[in-house]
Amino acid sequence: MPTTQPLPILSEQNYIQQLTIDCVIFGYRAKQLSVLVPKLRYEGDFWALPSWFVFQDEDIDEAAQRIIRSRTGIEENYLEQFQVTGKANRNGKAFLDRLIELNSELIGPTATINDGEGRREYEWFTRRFVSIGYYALVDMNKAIPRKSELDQSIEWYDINQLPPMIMDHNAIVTKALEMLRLKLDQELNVLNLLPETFTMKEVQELYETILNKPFERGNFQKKILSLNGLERLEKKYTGAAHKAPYLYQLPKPTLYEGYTTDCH
Amino acid sequence: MPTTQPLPILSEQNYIQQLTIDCVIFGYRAKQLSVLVPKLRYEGDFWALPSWFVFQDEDIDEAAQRIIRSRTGIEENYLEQFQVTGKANRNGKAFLDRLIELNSELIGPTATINDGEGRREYEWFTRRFVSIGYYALVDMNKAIPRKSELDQSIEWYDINQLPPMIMDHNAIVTKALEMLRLKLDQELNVLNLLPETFTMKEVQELYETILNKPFERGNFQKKILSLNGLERLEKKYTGAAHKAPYLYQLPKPTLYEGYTTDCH
DNA sequence: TCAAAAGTGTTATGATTACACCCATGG
DNA sequence: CCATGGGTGTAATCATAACACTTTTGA
Repeated sequence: MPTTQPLPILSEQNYIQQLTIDCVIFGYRAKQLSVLVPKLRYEGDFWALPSWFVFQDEDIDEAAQRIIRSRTGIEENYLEQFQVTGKANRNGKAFLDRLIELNSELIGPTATINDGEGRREYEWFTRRFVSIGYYALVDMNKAIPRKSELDQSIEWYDINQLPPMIMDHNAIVTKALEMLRLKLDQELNVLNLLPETFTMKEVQELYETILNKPFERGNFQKKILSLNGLERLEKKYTGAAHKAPYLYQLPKPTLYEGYTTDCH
Repeated sequence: MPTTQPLPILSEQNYIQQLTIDCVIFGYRAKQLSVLVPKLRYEGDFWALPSWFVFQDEDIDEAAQRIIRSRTGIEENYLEQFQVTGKANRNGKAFLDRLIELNSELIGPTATINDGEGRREYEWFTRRFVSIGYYALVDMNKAIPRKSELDQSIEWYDINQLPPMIMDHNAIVTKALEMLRLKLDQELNVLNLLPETFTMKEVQELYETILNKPFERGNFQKKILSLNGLERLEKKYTGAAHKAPYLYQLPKPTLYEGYTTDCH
């Protein structure tokens, strides 16, 4: 058993019951789109999206922000709510049964799942959960992956090589990617995946990676600039052996848009 | 007091707590877009969107379907989930305080809000609720507005002349309309607002009403037909004094799409 | 001075818009 | 046989795509 500290017992107190926030944290570097996925601290290979409950006195957007902050170390993250899943048969029973089978010490040598506190906790977790999905776009260079007390490890996984996750978490990532792609045409929010300043070539590579198709260089530049969402910095880049490209950045006020919109 | 039957007491049992489904039921007739809004059976003028909790063994989509069915009498309705609102300060306290002020008999002459059962019920309702918004598109000719046991009346209101509703329900309608408009370009789902068969002119009038702008007749026809989502019926219309228009209909399999997609 | 890649311009293509023409229908 | 409105065709306009030309940079 790899655990070194006592395993925390989750209480239903102070949380909205049967409601979770599941977060898909996207990162990008070198033509590779990744998702930050923790592995749980229990025996058996359990991967699960960063996920938590909502405090009674907390906005759901704020809860998502808190969850993402705790895993990336970044105070304010760009995020979008993208779906709610609430199938009646969506519960963690299959996962929990296997978890307990492999981790009998969880309920102690004498206590069984049928007795007292153990049973109560177990029942709380095996009820159906409604899940609100959020995705975040973070700068992989700034993010410092952090385990929660429930994690054994946490890592960036290429979007095409995700580990098998519990419940419907793989499907949630697929949906998040789909929703991310939908907005690419009209918004520049996706540039929150890049460092603060970047060249047009980097933008193009990002788009090509996410949409998995090539763009024509000249037209791409015109398209992006026509959205009027970028500031061109007059200083130039110093690389080697050719004309230096301009650097661009998202204007400050735009960076955090999306948090405070409408009445989530 | 207009009530004739005892007012029902809602119990938290069997429902997912602190989660509601709020429904915007759209109807359309004669260049007028309407929303079906019930008025509550209590003293004071309280209007509220059709809304209910989710049973423990029920999909959230199914819950929305049930709520809409109970108000329209239509078994299967076209519906879309469009947002989740979950601000921490989103509770019905202001509404409930006023409701109780005007309806003292709700808690009985002896019981007070501070005692026993009354207090427990009251606390349940004044906690914050997370609301999942759904909109439905129904054929106003088929729908038979039905009161629930909580309603004094239920009526179609022109989208531009909605009554003031409790909490953030007016804002929810605004958001629903916005989301409905977004899809108009690429999908024909909106035609679920029309009777089973319709002419192209009726389609155009519907679009013009929802988007509040005129379209050129010839181009509109080409645009809609280019979506390849309509069946042209070979029989023609009999009106008067001019060429008879074709009738169209949505093909059956398309009609109910949207219920079973993805993992809501 | 040359290769590489960046910035920008120019033409070709396709989609959308504006408009016109003809036809069915009932009075 | 005329007025009305429906179906469809054609030309003009706009947006996008394909491609080319020029410039900057370090070797």
